[in-house]
Amino acid sequence: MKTSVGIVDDHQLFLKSLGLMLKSFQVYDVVVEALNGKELQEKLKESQITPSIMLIDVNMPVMNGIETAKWLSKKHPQMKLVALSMNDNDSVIIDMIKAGCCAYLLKETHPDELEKALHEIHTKGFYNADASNINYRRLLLTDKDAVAITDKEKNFLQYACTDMTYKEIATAMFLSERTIDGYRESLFGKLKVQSRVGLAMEAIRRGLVTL
Amino acid sequence: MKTSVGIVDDHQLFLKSLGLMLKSFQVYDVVVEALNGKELQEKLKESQITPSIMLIDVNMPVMNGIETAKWLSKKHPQMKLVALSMNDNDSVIIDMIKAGCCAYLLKETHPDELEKALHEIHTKGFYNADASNINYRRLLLTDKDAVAITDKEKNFLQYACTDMTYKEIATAMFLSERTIDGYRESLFGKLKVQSRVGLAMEAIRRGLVTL
DNA sequence: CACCGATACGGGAAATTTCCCGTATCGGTG
DNA sequence: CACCGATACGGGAAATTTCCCGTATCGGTG
Repeated sequence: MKTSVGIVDDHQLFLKSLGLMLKSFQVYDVVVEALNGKELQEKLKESQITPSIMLIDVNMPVMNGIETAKWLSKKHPQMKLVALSMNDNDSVIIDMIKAGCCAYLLKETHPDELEKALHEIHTKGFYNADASNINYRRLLLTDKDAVAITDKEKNFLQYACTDMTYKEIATAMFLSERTIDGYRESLFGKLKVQSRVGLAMEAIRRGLVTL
Repeated sequence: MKTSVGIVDDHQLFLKSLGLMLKSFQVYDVVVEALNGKELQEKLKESQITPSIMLIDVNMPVMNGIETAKWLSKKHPQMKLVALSMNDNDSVIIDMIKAGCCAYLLKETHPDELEKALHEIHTKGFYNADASNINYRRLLLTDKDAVAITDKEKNFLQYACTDMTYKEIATAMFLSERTIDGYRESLFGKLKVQSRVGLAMEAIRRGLVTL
C-alpha cells in the first residue's frame, strides 16, 4: 500500500507539480493539497483523511507554516511533518522544528534527496539533511539568543520599518515618545543592533515584519 | 512534434517537478534544465539545443532572471521567454518584460493557467495574465517613476541597509562624508523617501539590495 | 502588605541624520 | 574654449535618533 502524503503550499504551480513528482516516486499518494493552513484544516476536517506525511511550506498567506505545523502536531501527533522552504533563515528553521517538524528541506534540494528524505522519515521517523548546508551548531547558537518579542514590540517594529519619525509613531500608537523609546531600546538589545536601520533590517531578516 | 521547452530555476525541487508537469501536458518536451543563467548559457552552448520556449525564474544566484532574459533575447531572439516569479513586485515585472519576456507568470498560478499561457504563447506569441491581478495601469505608472540608479549609488545602498553610521560608510567607501551625503540626497529623491529607514525599506522592496 | 517585573512616561544631553549653503575637478560637446 | 553635467567635498544649522537620568501605576506573589 502506498504512503499517503499531504502538501500545503501557496504556490499552486509548485503544489501541483510537487504532487506529480511525489507520484512519480511510485510509493506515495497525494491525498490532500491546500494553499494555506486554514484551507488544510478545512479539507482535513471535511474529508476525514489523515496523511502519514505532510509537506508544509513556511511562507503562506492566511495561516503560515509555523501555525500550521503547531496545529497539526497537536491535532494529529502521529503525522510526520516536513518543513519546506526557500530561505534557510535560521530562526525560521528552529521555529518549524519546534512546531513539530521532523525534517527541514530547502526548495533547492534535489529530487533524489527529497525521495531519500521521505523514505527515511517513513521508516526511521526523522531525517537530517546532512547533505544540505544547514549548520546545526550555528542553529543552536542562534537559538540560545532567540528572544521573546512582545506583541507591543512587534507592533512597534512594523512602524519602525517605515519612513515615519518616532514622534509620528508615538502618535500613531497613542503612546508617549518615551514609551516608544523604551520599546526601541529593548529591541536594540534583543536583536543586537545599534540603529533603527539595523533594527529594521534584522526584523525583516527574522521575518518579524512583512514588507 | 512536441514543443521544446527549457527551464531555469535555482530551486531544484521546483525545476524538476515543473518539468514533470510540463511533460504531463503531453505536448511539451523539456530539453534544457538549469539552476541559473550561467549554467543555462553553458548548457545551451554545449548541446546546441534551442528550445522554443524558455521559462525563467527571476530570483537566482550567480546570474539572475533579468540578466538571463537579456542574454537570451540577444542570443536567441526567436525564443519565447516566460518570466516566472513568486513576488509580484512591479518593478521586477517591468524589468523582465523589458528584458524580452513575452509573459510574466506568478508561481501561485494554477497549472491550467500555465498550460493555457504556454499554448497561447506558442500560437499567438504572447500571453496576458488577465486572470491574475497584475495591474498594468499601476505598472505603467510605476514605470514612469522608475529611476536610474548609478552603480555608486547602488553600492552606497548596500551600506545604507546596515547598522553603520554615515561616517563609517564614508570610511568604508573611501569617500568623504559629504559625498556620501550627496548619494543619500539623490536616492531620497529618486525613491521618494525622507529617511534612511525608508530608503532601506524601499531598496529591499525594489530588490536593489539583497538582504 | 512589601516586593518585583512589566508598562508608561518625563527631562535633557550627545550623536547622528538631514538639509542647506557653497567650491573644485574633469570629461565631453557645441 | 566656454559651458555643462557628473562627481567629490567642506561648513554649519535644524531635526531626529540614541542614550542617560529618573518617577508612577498595576497586577501578581511570597
